[in-house]
Amino acid sequence: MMVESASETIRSAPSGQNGVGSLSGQADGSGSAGAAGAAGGGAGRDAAAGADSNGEMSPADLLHFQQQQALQVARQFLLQQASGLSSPGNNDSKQSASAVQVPVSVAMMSPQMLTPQQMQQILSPPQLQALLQQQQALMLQQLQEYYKKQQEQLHLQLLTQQQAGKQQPKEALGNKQLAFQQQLLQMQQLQQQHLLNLQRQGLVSLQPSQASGPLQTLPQAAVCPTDLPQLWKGEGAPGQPAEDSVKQEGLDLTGTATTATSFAAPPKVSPPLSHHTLPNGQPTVLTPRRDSSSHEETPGSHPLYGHGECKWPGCETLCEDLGQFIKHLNTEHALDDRSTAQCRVQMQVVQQLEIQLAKESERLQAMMAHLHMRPSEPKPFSQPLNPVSGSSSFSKVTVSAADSFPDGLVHPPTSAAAPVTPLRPPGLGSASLHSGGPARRRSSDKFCSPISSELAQNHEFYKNADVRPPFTYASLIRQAILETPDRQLTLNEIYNWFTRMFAYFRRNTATWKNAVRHNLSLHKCFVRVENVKGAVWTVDEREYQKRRPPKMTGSPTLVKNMISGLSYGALNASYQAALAESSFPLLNSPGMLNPGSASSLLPLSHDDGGAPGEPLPSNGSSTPPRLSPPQYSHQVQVKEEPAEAEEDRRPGPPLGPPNPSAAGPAEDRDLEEELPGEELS
DNA sequence: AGCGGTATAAACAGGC
DNA sequence: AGCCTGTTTATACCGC
Repeated sequence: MMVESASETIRSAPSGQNGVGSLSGQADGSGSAGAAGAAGGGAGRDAAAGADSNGEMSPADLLHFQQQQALQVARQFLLQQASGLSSPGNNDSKQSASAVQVPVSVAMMSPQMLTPQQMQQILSPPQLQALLQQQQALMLQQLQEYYKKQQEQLHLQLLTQQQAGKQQPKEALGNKQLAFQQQLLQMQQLQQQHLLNLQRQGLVSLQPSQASGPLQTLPQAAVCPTDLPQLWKGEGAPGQPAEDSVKQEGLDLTGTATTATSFAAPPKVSPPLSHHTLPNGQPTVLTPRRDSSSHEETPGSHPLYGHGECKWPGCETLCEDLGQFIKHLNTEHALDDRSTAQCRVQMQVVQQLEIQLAKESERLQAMMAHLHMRPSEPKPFSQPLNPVSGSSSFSKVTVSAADSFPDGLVHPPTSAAAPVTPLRPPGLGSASLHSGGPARRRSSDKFCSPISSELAQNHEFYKNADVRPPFTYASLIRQAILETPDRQLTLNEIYNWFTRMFAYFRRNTATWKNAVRHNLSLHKCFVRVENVKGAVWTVDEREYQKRRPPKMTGSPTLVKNMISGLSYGALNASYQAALAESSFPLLNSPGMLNPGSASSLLPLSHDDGGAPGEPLPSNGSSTPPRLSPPQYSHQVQVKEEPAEAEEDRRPGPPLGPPNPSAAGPAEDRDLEEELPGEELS
């Protein structure tokens, strides 16, 4: 039963969301229940969900789902790394490396248990970033290693095959091998297609160049990383079908070969010796160049064999020695449907990781680039228009320059932390975030992250990922308005900003638009100004600031904990500094970071504050002058009719062109202009 | 438990 | 009439 609400909402909104939601929800588990339950009022929502379920997933949903999957996998992966990996025996190369890299803090958090959201809340941005970064590095590393191993295995197979060939009827082998190869080929193709699709849809924005980077190295990872299997225990890695399957033809792995660049090289490999014979380092045989140090040491030496047991996904059979293991491999994991299926799954896992990796890498690059030369972003307000002067007449309400500053784009000096920035993608949490449908808590808003910096950093992410941004509507609206040169936007422009900036808002339009309107009307901080062209919305910073303090003050401790909680030394420091600079609101709270900064911040608030008197118009903002305001005053003038006044001030241009994003300084435009309006909804 | 902030849904009104 | 824009009201969650 769709509820009445459904009428409008459903058609647009729910569909996507739910589809995804349900999926992701499962992943998280926790969230789903909440969402569903929440429905109390949200009958509509539920209904929507139902509606959705019936249908198939839209491409977008599918993508989303895949994304979620990838994230999920990544999370598990991380967990695995953090926690147990260290099992002695098998630490393949990667292990050593990876294990070491994973910070204790990470290990302690057991990612798996946390929903992305929780992770975000628990970890400070910097930490999150660091974590993600590490994760990324690990993934990359592991993938590379797996890749190598795979190659080795293939070689091994070839060798064994050669031998086997003598013993077994070639035909049989040939067939099997062919089948296997085809399978691999298909997988690879699939993988590539998938990637392409993602790219096309903008989900994965890898540029060829970038994509090539990571992907190339671990290209189509045709095969199974030993560890991965563990991730999703059930599945399997192709782990090379035992030697028996090994066939000579293997060479034509062409298909695979494509991926495995190095393949060619191997041939030279030692003769027919069966590797197995080699106790450990057999891979060594192949170990080509990059094997690098890493795994060589591993004694046992079969990617699928680690401390005495078979590492084939879902199989933990104990094998005393390599020989036994190999037998086991041949018998239990021969080339059959099951193994193939497992292999396929493994492929998927790898694929997802690759995609994610590519994506994260891209983001990282962008972020690094950005940090190194920040100039680009700040454009919009960074340079405050009119400093003090402005006070007087902006009928339109302009947010004082200062204000802009605050949330505006200032990017935290974090730059220091530059390297770190990369990921923090709220993304991780994505699944849970929107999964449940309307995510309820926009934590970050409360915590601290200055929306602007947060946005700047994860811009790409929000743009492409169907993840609900962790900000309140009010903060988003404000951001949208502040990003505009004139600090004013029409309702429609606000809508456009939302859709342009967040993939999440490309769906459920009826719902969030209603919310936007609701927020505009509800919050005193948003002032409507009549304009020639119609009406525009502006932000009354003073009002806006007014409402925030409580939060922070309320739980300064919380914030503090958050920050200090995990000792991430440097990171914290940088982050704090960043906070100090960028987020005033937060800082305002007394004890927080450093008073100094806070004070500096204050100004902002008052910009409006300036109006001690409270000219604040309209709404009864009988707002008492909250922050002692410095002297600047200027502020908003009014809400209703001020129209005229403003007009003069701002010549038509700004608004004029419906150009939503404000024509002028296209600051973020560069980011992505693509989506103009919201056709998507 | 109460309160404040926020989200969502929806009714309603005015304008185009 | 239909859509957009605004305003309001109601309800539910969440965190303090």
